[in-house]
Amino acid sequence: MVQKETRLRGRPRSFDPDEVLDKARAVFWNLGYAATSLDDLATATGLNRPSLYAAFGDKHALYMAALDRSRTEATTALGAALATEAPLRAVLQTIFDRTVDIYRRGEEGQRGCFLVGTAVTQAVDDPQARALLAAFISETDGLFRARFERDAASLAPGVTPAGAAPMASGTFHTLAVRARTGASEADLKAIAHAAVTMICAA
Amino acid sequence: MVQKETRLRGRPRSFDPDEVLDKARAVFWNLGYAATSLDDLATATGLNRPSLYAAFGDKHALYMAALDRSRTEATTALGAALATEAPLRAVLQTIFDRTVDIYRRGEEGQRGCFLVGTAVTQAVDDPQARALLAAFISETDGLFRARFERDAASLAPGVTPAGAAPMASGTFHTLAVRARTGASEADLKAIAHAAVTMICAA
DNA sequence: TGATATTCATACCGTTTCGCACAAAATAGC
DNA sequence: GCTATTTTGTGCGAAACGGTATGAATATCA
Repeated sequence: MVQKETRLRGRPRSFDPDEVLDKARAVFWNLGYAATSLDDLATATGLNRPSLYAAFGDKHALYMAALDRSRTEATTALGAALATEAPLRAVLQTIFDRTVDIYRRGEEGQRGCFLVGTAVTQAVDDPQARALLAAFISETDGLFRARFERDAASLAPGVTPAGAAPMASGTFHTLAVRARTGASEADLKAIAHAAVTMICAA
Repeated sequence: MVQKETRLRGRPRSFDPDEVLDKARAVFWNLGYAATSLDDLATATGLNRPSLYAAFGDKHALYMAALDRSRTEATTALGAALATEAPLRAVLQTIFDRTVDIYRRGEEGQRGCFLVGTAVTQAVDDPQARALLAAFISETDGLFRARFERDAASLAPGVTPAGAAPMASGTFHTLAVRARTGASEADLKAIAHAAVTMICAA
């Protein structure tokens, strides 16, 4: 275990918290929070419970850390993609096509989007998950809206940036729901194409 | 307990399975399948476990019965609404506005759509829930598509029935996700309006 | 080298979970 | 009135649950 910094005394950690968080997220991604047990997480991460608790706190904190990671990754990637200097139609088509590819991943079946796929069910009874998902949706809306405002001439007639932004985010949502439900690549790509067609001018 | 039909001998049931199913659905709707315990269900329905088992089989069967009820109710209502003889724009606006009102209901917070709100999380690991949700989405797509084909002249330029149908279903999905996450009536109604604007000709 | 601090491994805890067993209650049939 | 059948009410069992306690292992510090 190579430490890049002076470390405090004591036995060194045998794992990288970032890797462990990714592995835990993969289990939560398939099963959702409530159906994922500590045994599931211990098995997937190769860690015993006390190690998981020491690193993350408890099951809920681990789940929230995983949600937050997905949120950060998704908004960072979307921001970069929307900053691309290219025609809006092409930018959107690329974003949605890549999204389809990501949402169709999964060893146990297509798992869609971690946030929509699991935090939606949590939302009624778990205020932290609800707030994080709401923030994610709001950020997504905002990123789309800003790009649409910069490129308003590229929107279809009668379509405003304020109206188009949640529809673009909504395309993520329906792709996520459908992908997790087993929809084919062709069907999802057709929906992506339809969304671009309806948002952008011909 | 008034029986409308000749009944077999034995002690009569003290409950109406339809009412019990509704009460159970309300709990599942808030918590999702995995986080709902048999104690939760027994408390909500006022029945003991053996009675629940005798009537529905087991927890999963009860959940599936509740999902199927929501699916039937939703597709029946959508079919009727889409059969309305009125301009497409008005029909769609009414459907989405009513949907917003339904998705904003809930005593513990807005609970959105039972199918999207809970079956999506189940989908990876529960083939029955996944199949039911997939069927629901397919039926919704089909109903929209049929109406759009009958009214193709009312779609926005360049928008086809095949393209518009999943976008309309997708509007349900994003409304469901957002409602369950706490979005305001005004925001949801604005999204409904934007969807209609993008699907229908001016 | 011994003291101190941190992490890992093992075992354990109290509680909850789902589903079942069985006797009592309530009806219909003869 | 007795028998057969279905439902209810109570209790139960085995397993699973999230989390904790404790000693051993592994490092740094003095």
